[in-house]
Amino acid sequence: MDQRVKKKATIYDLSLLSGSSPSTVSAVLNGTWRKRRIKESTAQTILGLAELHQYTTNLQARGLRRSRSGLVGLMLPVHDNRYFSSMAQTFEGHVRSRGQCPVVVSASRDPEEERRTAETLISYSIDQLFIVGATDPDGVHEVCELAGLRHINIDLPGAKAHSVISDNYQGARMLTEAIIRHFGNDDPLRPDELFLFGGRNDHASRERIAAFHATKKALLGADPEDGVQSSGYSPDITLRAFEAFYQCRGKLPRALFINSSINMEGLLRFMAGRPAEMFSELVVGCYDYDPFGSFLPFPVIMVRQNVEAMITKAFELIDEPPTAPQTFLIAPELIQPRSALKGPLDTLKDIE
Amino acid sequence: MDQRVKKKATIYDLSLLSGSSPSTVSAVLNGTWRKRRIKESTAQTILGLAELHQYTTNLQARGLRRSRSGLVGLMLPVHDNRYFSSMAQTFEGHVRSRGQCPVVVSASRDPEEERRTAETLISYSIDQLFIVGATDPDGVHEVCELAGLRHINIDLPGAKAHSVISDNYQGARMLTEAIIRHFGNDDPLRPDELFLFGGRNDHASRERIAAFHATKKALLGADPEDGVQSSGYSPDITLRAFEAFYQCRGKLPRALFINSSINMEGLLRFMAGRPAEMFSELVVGCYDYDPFGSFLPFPVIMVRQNVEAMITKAFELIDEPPTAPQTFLIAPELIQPRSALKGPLDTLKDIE
DNA sequence: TTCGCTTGCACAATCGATGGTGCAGAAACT
DNA sequence: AGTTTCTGCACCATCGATTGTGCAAGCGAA
Repeated sequence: MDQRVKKKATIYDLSLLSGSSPSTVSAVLNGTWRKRRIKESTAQTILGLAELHQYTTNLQARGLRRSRSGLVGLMLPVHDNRYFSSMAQTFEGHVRSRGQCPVVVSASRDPEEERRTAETLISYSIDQLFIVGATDPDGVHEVCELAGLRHINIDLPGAKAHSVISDNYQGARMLTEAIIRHFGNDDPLRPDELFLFGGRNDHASRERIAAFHATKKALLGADPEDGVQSSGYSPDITLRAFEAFYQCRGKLPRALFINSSINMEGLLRFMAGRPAEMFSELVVGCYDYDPFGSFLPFPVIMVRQNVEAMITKAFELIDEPPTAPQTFLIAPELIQPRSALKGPLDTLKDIE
Repeated sequence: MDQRVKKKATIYDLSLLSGSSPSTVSAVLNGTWRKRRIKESTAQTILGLAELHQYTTNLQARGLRRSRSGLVGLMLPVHDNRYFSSMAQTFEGHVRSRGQCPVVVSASRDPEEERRTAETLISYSIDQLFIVGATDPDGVHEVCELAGLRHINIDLPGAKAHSVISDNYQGARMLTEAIIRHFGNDDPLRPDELFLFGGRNDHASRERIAAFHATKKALLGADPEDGVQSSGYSPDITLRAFEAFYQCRGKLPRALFINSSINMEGLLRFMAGRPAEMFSELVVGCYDYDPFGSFLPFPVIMVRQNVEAMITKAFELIDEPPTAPQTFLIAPELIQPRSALKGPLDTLKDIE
């Protein structure tokens, strides 16, 4: 009866089969049939046929007509990173629970690519866009605004749309303090023994660096000028920064504040091939949480940004009527070394 | 002139503005105008207007008409994992270089969810579907087949469509051998000191377990029955497996073969709160690569699956005319402890 | 019987782009 | 001059679903 690869059934097919008009079929299938005063029995007939013929709505057609698609976009800088991938995981859960379809794409921290990506998604009439860690949030905003697309910034703030970000200042303060206190009073850390690696000229880095400076000054009394080694969000640049530092001073600092797990990978690259003992006295604070990172052979104090809270807040905001752009801070959490925390995966059904 | 949030320009708008018919405008904008013998000058006029009015194609409309969308789907088990997220990263690069739009979604290793997700994507008329690590590849196949959607399995094979997977047997053989050889001849490993944790009844686990057994037998002469502790792909179940083991024997084995980085997180959870010294003699082999995992305080030998090669091969196959389903093995790579390898991110422009 | 209200549905326009077909006018050829 | 060929484009149906509107039949009340 059913041949292979037959065309998918449409409302017109069901219309013929049921003897009802396409509009009736449509109403029945999209749930608006009570409002349209369709008889219960008619609806049942059609639903039965739909089941029988495995009808599924052509969402492109619906999207075209309604000029929205049921797709909700998440634009990440990159996938390949625990912070962003847990963002994706959490986002998916939220979107699905709202009966929509998540679409996750990355834009490589390239302003041009960010705008192009937004434009593409808009061409598919996505309903909302969550912009994570964008290099140029306001550029993306422009694109969204023109298309009347609801959007919100996460992780890095923009001036023209609501933003939900980690409280970078407080987080970095906690982290710096924890690093310093880790040394105790026997052999306290000196100001010139704590360096920050990573980060660039974005809001998050600026806040973290400011907190780093302030906390060092407050707790250690001083803060040399050269305590910060910017190295972007690239493992390789960070590696080179470490190499340069090492070259220059013959050793690493006793303590490091590392701006993100991506920069932390730069440290790993520096470690590779060098003897483990070289790092046995090191104390590291990393502004990001990675379970494996937490168990390195030296103490790694980490900051976990509250992804769940950020996403939740973002969903609240994006549905609200627009008001003047505001930035909402979400408190991150300090994670002691050797901690294996639950993540978004743990809410999935455990499967043996 | 341009008001905010004005409707997007359509080919009909440009048609009026240019004095050409909508079909001419359409042809010019989608590049088929030479084939349709449109005069160069007409084309230029329209292109100019399009630029001026910031025309962008409504891809839902195009998709409806052409019954494909330009979207290419990647279905992952989960995002929050370096193996799968690097898959996503690599996939994106390939799709974009083909001028299409990547769509990455996860389906939680739930066969039901996998089919539903595929169906949703099909409703959007995606052009191709890459099915990664599916629990029920053939169930997804059924759905795709009915819709005439090109698809391919990656990481876990199906019987009804081409599959590109890691050579799990060889990888596990290499890994087991490396673990055993790591102990050298002074204090060689005994068969009852090497256990496998993780995995379930999927193709990859079965192959790895088979290779584990065979290699143990070949190199150590024997292989006790209880050497394998299945614990699915869940950190928590793996944690419980370690706890049970520890409870029962009072210690961990000297050496562990861990089936995936997700199971490895179960080991981390076991480690948390327990003294580091407990693990100082441990040697671990992990079938997955994670840069941070490679630098844990004990030797961790890892296997890196060749994501780039798998994706590349998958793209080759998916474009070919269909033949009888075949499974293609991609050789993975053994990674020595303390290795920080380059990943897909390194091909991005380094940004300071 | 007639008016008016409800019930239950059909009709048709519409979303925006595509592509097969047809046709007028110019150019080329006999 | 008459016929064929080419150019350059317009026309229109189409993809599948949605939704505002209209209207016949049925029913109760006056």
